[in-house]
Amino acid sequence: MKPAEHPPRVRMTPAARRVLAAAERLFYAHGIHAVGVDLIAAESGVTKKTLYDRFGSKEQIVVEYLAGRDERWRVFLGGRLDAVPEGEPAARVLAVFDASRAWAAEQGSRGCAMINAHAEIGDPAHPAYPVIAGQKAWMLDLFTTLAGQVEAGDADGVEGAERLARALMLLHEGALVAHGLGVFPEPFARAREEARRLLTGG
Amino acid sequence: MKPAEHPPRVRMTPAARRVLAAAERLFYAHGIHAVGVDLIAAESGVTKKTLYDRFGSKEQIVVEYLAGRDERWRVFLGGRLDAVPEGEPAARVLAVFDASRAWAAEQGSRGCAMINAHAEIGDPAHPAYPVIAGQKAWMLDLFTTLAGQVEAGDADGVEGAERLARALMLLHEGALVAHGLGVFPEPFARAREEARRLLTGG
DNA sequence: TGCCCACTATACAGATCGGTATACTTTCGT
DNA sequence: ACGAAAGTATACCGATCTGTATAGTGGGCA
Repeated sequence: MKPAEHPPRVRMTPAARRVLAAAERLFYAHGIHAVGVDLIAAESGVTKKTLYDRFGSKEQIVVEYLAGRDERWRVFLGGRLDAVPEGEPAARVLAVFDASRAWAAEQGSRGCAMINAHAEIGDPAHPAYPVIAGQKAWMLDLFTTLAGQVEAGDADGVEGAERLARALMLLHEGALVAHGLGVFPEPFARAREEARRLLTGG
Repeated sequence: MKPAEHPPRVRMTPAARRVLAAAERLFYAHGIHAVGVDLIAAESGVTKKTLYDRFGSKEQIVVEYLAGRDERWRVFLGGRLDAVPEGEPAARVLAVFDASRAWAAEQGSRGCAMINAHAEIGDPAHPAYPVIAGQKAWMLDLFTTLAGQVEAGDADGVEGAERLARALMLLHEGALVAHGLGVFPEPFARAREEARRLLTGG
């Protein structure tokens, strides 16, 4: 469960930081294809020359956008998990849903950036694809680890833990899209409650 | 629970049908922003003049694409539900998940077109937005109706039915994205199993 | 016959796309 | 004092974007 670092493909000069900050805001708000490099350059107060000197291509900006968001989320979630005692894995599972609710509340209502990016990109050969798939795999791994601790010593063993982990994953992803689409209010609270039932009932 | 018709904004001539068929295939495979009208015209063997004579704008093609897909899904699901006796609401709930699995299997692995479109569009003022939100609201209504029949006569009553419906919705949406992202195999089967537990255990 | 309709063919408009080129300035470490 | 790094300003490239204009073809119908 390492912090998912990646080689520093980009020299993060002050201008590059402004470019990335503007790109993150614009990409998340309007989508990746809908935002051009000219707009990113204008919004960040940087010339296109500088932008391309730092990032080389728009694709690379997209990769940095998603990788940065991924890492911020892992740090955010890690902090929330560390606040729960290690001996209470069930409480840590619930803390994941609480963290998602808090994260979503401060990020706005455009949903999960990875899901959105995946919808736009599609092509598995795109350099941003591993970042997207990586975060989801990491989340499933996290649920699997926690579920293994919850079910430790139970009769059903590993199969039960994997089943529980996937059920938690479904609830969590479902809450992400329900939040983005505004299907019903407080989806993370609902998902958390269903997760609690899974944990106590099984 | 009506079939969600909409006024015929477009005269569906043979050429228009070919345009829409090509647009559906291209939009779903590559995303909406990534596909231009020139490509749609070329792939459908129709001139841009004819395309604009029929649809007026790309936006309208997008609306027809999503509305058509929405209706096909409702018809498909309706057929599956009709195959289950009305007196067995729990079995009908499970039939929804079975239908989604079958639908996804024949549509490919690019996930839910509504979720993907929402990720690209974002702006609630877009004319396609009501179609997207409408399908999700319709699905929640469906689950709510079925949950009400399942819980009929129970002590918890309407609140319990709404809670169950939202839990089913979370599992279903979660399975949709898990399928699209390929997080783990057979997400619809997993979601169905968890739904069954919710139905029998509560 | 004459008209409407669906459609083809081609060209173009204006804007924006991702990306590059030239020339100059500022800042900073040695 | 000097050079490298990082930046600005501006102009440009070919391609593609949504959308429009002009002109013409073929069939069905009154």
